[in-house]
Amino acid sequence: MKKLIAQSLYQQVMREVLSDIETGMWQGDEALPSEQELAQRFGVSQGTVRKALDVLVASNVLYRRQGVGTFVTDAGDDLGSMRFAALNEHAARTPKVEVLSCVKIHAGEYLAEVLNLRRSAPLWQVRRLVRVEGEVIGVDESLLSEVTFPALDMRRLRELGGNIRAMCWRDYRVRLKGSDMRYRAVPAAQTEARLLQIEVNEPVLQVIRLSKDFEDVPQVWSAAWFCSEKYALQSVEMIG
Amino acid sequence: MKKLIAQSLYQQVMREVLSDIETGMWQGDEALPSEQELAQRFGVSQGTVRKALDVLVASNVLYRRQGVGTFVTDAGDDLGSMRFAALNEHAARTPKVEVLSCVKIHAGEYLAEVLNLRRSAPLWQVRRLVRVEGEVIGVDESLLSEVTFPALDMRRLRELGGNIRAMCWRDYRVRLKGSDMRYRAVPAAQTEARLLQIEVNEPVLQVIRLSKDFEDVPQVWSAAWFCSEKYALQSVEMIG
DNA sequence: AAGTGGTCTAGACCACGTG
DNA sequence: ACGTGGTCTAGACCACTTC
Repeated sequence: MKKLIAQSLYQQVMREVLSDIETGMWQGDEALPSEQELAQRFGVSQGTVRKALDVLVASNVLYRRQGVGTFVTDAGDDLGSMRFAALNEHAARTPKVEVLSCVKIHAGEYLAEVLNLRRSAPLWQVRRLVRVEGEVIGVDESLLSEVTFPALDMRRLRELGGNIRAMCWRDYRVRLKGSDMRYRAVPAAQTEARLLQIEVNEPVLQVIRLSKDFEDVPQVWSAAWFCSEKYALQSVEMIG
Repeated sequence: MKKLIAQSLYQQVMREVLSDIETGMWQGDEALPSEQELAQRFGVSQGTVRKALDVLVASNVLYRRQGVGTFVTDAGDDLGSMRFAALNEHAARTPKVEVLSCVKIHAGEYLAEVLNLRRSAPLWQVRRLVRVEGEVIGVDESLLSEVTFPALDMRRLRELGGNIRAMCWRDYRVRLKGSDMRYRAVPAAQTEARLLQIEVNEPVLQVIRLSKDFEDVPQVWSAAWFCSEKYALQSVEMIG
C-alpha cells in the first residue's frame, strides 16, 4: 500500500478493513485473516496492521481472542446495554427488552430535520419496553427511515431480542456508531404513565439519542422514558 | 528494566511513570522527559515507552503535543466538564461553577459506608451552583473526608474555579479517576427548589457519582440536581 | 505442533513546533 | 536547525488456544 498525503498508513488500512467489514466480506463473528496475512495483503508490516485493528477494537467494531483470531463484533443494543443499579446497591443489572409495536408513520418537522429527510417522509416507529427483574421500568420509541430500512419486520426484530442496532447491521448492513445521549427529568405524560404504571406528572428520566452510521449519516432517533424510583440509570464518566 | 512474571514491560513502565506523577516528580503542565530519554532511563525501547504513555494518554492522565512534548493533565472538574444542550439545538454549552459553601459535618451511615469511613467521621460538605448562560440550572453537593483533605479552604477552592478534582490533585496529590454516574428523575425537595427557583416536587435530574483514586479508594461522593426544563445533560454512549 | 494474538527491539524517517 | 512526538519496518520471541 502506497502512502497518500495527509493520511498515515495505518489509517488507510483501518478504513480499508472497515469498508470490507461493511460490505460483509467477513460475516458477523467470523474470523478475519491473521494480522500477518493482512499485512502481506496490504503490503505493510504486522505492526501497522495491528495499530489499524487497535483503533477498530477500541471503537468496538472488532474484538480479539488471543491465540484464536480477530472477529467482527455483533452490534449491541442501545437499550439492552444500559445498566441499572438498585438504590444503595453496588451491582448494576442488565435489562430485558421487549418489542411492543412497529408501525409506519410520517415525519414531522422535527424528525425530518434531525434525520435529514423531507417532511412527511415515511418512518418506522418502533416501541419497546424495558424490564428489570421482571418489572417494567422504561419505555422506548425509535424512529427509522422506511427508505433505508424497507420491509422492516416486527417478527424479525423479536427474533433478535428487540435489538434494533443488530437488525440494522445484520439485515441492512448499516453499522451504527455510539451516539450522544441527552438526559432530562420530565413529568410523565399519559402514554408513559400508563405503561410504567405510575401517576401522570410523576418525574421520569427521559433519554434522547441519535445514532449515526460510520459516514456520520443520522439513521435512528430514539427517546426513552424511565421510572427511576427503584433503579438508577448508570453510565461511565470519561474524566481523567 | 527486567520483566516480571504476569506483567508486560509496558505495564511496568506505565505504573512507574504513574507513580512518579503521583509523587509530583513532574508538576502539572510541565513536560515529561522525551520518550527516548525515558526509554534509556528504564532500559527499554522507545516503542515500549510509547505504548505505556498511550495508556496514560487514553485515560487522560497525560496529553501530548506533537513537536513539543508530553505533559501531565490538570484534573478536570466533574461538574465543569459536563455539557448542556438547549432543547432542539445541536451545540452543547459549558457550564460555570460557583462555590456556595463549605462546612464540616459528620458522616451518616450511608456516607460512612460508601467512603469507607467509620460512622460520624468528619467530612467536608461542599455546595456548588451550576450556571448556563448566567441562569442557575443545577446545584451540587460533594463530600470528602476531613482526614484525607485537612484544612480544606473555600477561598482556595474558589481560586480554582470551584474545581474540586483540581484541588484534590494540586493541594493533596490525590489524583481522581473518572467515576460511574447514576441518573435519576426525582421530585425537587425544598432546598433544590429554592436554589433552582422552581416549584417543590417539579422533576429534577439527579446525578450521583463516586470518585475513586487510582488505587480504587473512594474519595469524593457527589450528588447534583439539575433543572432540565431548558437544557438537557449531554454525554457520550460507548457502544460500537 | 501449529497458528493466532501480544509484546518487544533497534533503527529509521517523517511532521510539527520552537527558537 | 533542532528536538519532540508520530509512524513504520523486519524480525524475534512469548502466551494462548486448538487440534
